[in-house]
Amino acid sequence: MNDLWGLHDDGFGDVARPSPIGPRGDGIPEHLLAGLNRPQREAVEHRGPALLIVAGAGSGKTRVLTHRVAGLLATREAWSSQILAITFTNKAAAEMRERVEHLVGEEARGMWIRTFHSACVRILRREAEEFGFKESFTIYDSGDVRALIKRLIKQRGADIQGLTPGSVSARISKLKNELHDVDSWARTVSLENPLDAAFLELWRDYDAELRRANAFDFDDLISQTVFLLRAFPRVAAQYRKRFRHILVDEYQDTNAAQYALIRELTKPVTRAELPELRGDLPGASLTVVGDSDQSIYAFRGADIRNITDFERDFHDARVIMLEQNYRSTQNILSAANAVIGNNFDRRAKNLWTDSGDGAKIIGFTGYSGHDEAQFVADEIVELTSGGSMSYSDVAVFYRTNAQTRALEEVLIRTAIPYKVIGGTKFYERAEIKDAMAYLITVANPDDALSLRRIMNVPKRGIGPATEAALQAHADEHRISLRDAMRRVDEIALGPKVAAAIKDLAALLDEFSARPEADPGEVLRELMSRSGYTDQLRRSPDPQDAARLENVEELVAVTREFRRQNPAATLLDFLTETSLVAAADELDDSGGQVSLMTLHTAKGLEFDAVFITGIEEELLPHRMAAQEPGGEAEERRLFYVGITRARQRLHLSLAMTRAQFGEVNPAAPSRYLEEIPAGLIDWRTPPSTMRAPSGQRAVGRWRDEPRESFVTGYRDSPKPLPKAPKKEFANMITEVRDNSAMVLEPGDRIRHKDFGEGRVQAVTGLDKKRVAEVLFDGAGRKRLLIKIAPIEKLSP
DNA sequence: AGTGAGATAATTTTT
DNA sequence: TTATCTCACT
Repeated sequence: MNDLWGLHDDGFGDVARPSPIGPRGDGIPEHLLAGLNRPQREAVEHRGPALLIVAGAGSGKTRVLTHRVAGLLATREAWSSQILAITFTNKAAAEMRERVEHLVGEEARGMWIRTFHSACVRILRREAEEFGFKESFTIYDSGDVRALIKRLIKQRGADIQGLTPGSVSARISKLKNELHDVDSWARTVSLENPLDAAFLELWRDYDAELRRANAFDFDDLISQTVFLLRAFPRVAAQYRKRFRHILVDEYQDTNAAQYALIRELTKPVTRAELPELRGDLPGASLTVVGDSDQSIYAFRGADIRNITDFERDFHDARVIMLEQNYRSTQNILSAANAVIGNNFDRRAKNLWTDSGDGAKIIGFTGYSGHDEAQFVADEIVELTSGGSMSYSDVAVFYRTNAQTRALEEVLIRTAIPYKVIGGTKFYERAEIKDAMAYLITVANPDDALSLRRIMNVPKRGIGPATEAALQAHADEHRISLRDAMRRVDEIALGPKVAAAIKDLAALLDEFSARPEADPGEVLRELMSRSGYTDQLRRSPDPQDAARLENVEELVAVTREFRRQNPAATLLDFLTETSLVAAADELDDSGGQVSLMTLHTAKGLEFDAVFITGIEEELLPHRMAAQEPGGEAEERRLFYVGITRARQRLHLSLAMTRAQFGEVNPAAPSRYLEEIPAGLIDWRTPPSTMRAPSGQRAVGRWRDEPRESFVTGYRDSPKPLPKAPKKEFANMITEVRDNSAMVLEPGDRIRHKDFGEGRVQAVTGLDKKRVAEVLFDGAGRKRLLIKIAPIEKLSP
């Protein structure tokens, strides 16, 4: 049913069936058209080679897309196996499949609804042998890539030239997204430049390492698929013949490689390529949905021209605009329109709704990020206390992951359940990477990176020197590192080390020989027989107990995977886990507030939205503001955030922002001024705020000339009070445990920040006891008694 | 080979 | 602030 794991049949078989009759959109059953507005209906009904649906935020594009697909199936214009729908996240794919199934039932089986990356993995696995890879290839995530490049840089001593893992991997990624390969790029660049020359060497090494490890990086998945289709016309023809309808969501975020992939797949098929055809076949019908105002992935190579030039690129293209918004109130839309209107160079578009103005946008300026977080928490309590809104209807957005700290602190203290979407992901934890590395090594014995990771984890006495000896042996005999381990007798090593190596190799080989085994069982056995779990269990470090739990959690995840996909292999599991996106983690059922970056927020919607940290240097981010087009992209990011809100929108900022321990002044974002003043109800507007020292807040507001203000600030750099207070606060948080404190309604207490107040009510049990306190100065707050910085005053 | 103290570098967004 | 790296010591 729910195909999150996407393991549907490959069904190349039914391509041979006679093609259904089409193309005729007018036979679409009425229930698929009912309730659609005019342009939406047109978008569902239109038939032709190319269709661009310009879908403003909240304009019902998912609905249009699903109904369009359902229409194709219901009228028998297409078999499900002839449809390829591409989304950006697995969650979006699963949702789309579910909705189409809901509309047409069983008919939906066999459709390819997947992300670019997972569709490409599918193709690459099937055709791997064709061009010199093994079907068992594994996928390197950005952490793996970094680690690998770091080693290569060190090996070559290239670090002295200022090449860092970050810069090299970013550059390789960018070039791959532009469909360059090492050789083609080498021809275009002058090697006079020593930096380019060094980079080229590294890239060559890197690709060689990947190939040797039978692995692809994220960017390879797309570009290699394109190369494959170009190099093997017969293979390409099979896919072109199969997919008669291709639909692409979030088209504005496609990069050059993804564009090329679409192009390849939509080319006509001739009998010359595929003799069994009765006649030539026109290219697949292409439908793309997108909104150039929501293009926020330029840093990842997304090219806005893909959507702006669509009509020129694809012949006979039809363009349909969806502008009526069904999500947000008019106030929210007006703010969004005003902000995005400052981006020149865009097709004019105006979102509107007929559902009324709604509440005003609420603005807040805090003294610090902490203060701002407190505002967020207070508002969430307010919104959810009436019972009209639940925690899962609320989301908090921020530009950088680092901003979560203050928010989490306050939310915990206020006992508001929350979930951070993305950020430090489960799969990025060291112990999870270790466990995954064991699995990868089993599935893909050539993967030296994973093997190196686990070689001495847990400690087996295989140190760097031994590893180097193994590697040297492997290089000398042109065998893999794994083979070198098997042939450890050929190397002069101590008997203890040699035995450890042999044991490990034997353990891994045992499971490599059973690729069809239950992944959950494999993992459990690997963890216990390798000594990994024992090592954690015996450790006195309390953190290791948590790590052990995480490993057990992974085993449970693996088991669940197998339960849902009984035929799934270890390789299937690894593929799926390497392609999970942040948004996939969202669990609608949980009663939790969602915290996420503005990037992750795209495609989602919530009743109430908080956008935090709307400050210069943060939004626009200082790094992005430098890049060409960066300022406009950051504005789009803000726009995306605003348009996620259905009912309530909160915009907040702080006058000081702490980053790596240091407190810095912050100025209101330039984008804030772009929202008409009448739309925002400022609790505390930026202009009236004073710095804690009594000095005027940093930055400018409205009429104030920016230049003079900034200069003015520089002239009197006044350090903010911090040092002693901070130390104190830290000590307190570590030692504090108020669980013994008994509070009852009517008690007087004193809070570190809020001053004195009277307890109104106490709810919850044990560690989760929450006191509702009416403070004399700070109003009503909810506090988690166990950890709140409070003391009870004698009555 | 393994450990730990102390230095030091890094933080934009992500499939 | 945190994660990672280096180097000296066991």
